[in-house]
Amino acid sequence: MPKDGSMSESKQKILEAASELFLEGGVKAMSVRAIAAKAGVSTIGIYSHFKGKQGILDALFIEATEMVSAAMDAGNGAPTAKAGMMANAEAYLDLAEKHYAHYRLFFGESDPDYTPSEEAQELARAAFMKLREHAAKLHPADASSQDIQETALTFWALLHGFVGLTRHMGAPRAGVADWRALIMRAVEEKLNTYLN
Amino acid sequence: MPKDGSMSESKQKILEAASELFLEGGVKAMSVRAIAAKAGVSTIGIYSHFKGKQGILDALFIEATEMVSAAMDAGNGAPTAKAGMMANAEAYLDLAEKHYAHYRLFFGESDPDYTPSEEAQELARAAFMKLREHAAKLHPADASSQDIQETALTFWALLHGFVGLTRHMGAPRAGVADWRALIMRAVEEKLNTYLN
DNA sequence: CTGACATATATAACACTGTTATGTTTGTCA
DNA sequence: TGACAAACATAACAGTGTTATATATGTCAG
Repeated sequence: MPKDGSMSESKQKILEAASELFLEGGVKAMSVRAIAAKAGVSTIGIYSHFKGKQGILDALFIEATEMVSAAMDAGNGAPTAKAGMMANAEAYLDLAEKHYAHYRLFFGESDPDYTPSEEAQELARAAFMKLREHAAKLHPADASSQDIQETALTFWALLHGFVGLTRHMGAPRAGVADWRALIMRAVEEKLNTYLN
Repeated sequence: MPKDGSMSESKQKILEAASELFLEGGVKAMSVRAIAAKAGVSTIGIYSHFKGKQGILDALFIEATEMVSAAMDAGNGAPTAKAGMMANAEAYLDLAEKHYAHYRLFFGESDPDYTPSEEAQELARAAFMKLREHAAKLHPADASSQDIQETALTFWALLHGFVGLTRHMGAPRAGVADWRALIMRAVEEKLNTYLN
């Protein structure tokens, strides 16, 4: 949520309304008329303050990016590299679960017409860099940049892939008692391959 | 593509037009007016033959499902279980690359308003079952159903996660020389954990 | 204080979307 | 041939994001 001091009252109201609608109903629930009505302003405010719908989506994308970034900070200060990354995984899965609309927006799965701004993209890259720093701790000090990157990408792929599958109608519903346990097992197993 | 004998000329023209537009520009390029114009009919045909836009998306979803299913058949007849699943992975990645719009539709990433029909969902489940049969070959004959399912899900999660990352603006562009090689290494490494 | 300019705002209109309504044409069958 | 169903063309509808037009408010220099 934005701070009061850096934003006019209208702008803030608009963004709050958009965030609430998004959280409740995803991008479908967030027409400019719905946002304006909920904020108690007319639609023109969305154009003057945010340059239109894309600007609203950018603001939400940045929120999503901050959430992902915070998840990548969850492992900070952990006693071991493995414990750090396990904490990152839990935080990431929590994020996906509690803020799925934001998660989907981050992965370009929300609105076929939305392309993140350059600023937004820069923040997404910074979030990946955080993950990469954690991954580096799994490797010896002289490990190649490529190896570290590959580790970070594989970790992320595993998490992201599972998040998608938990909601896919092709994946079995009845046979998976505990998705979280399954995912954490797979992640831990993967991390163990770096410790041997 | 549908067979001539089971479909009227109009219905076929409409579906061909839709497929072409979808392939070129994804769901955004596929308004009912664009489909009708390309097919040389009026929009009403989409309602009488397909019950509307959702019916078009269902037909395309079924195409996507058939593609995924075919990818899961790629490993049939391979000399080892590992070779079979490696072939499945290559076919799956080929599918995602060559038919990305179909792939996204299959994973619910195309159109926030689209929900697959029950028939379409059933086909998606059948595709997963094929993958599961390949995964079973990695395990001893007395392996539990749960273990086999977990293996299939992890394999799929890894592939799906990587497909998503290759297109994510947060993932490094310049640092990954060869995504395919990276993914296949990660998949092979995962498969190797079942062979020890 | 006033005028020029920028920003914010309300409302209407526009162009596009998927869908429904209305009427006509064509095909099937007793 | 008439009744009915399916297919079809076109117009109208209700919703979408956006732009156009006019008005109100805020800022700043002279």
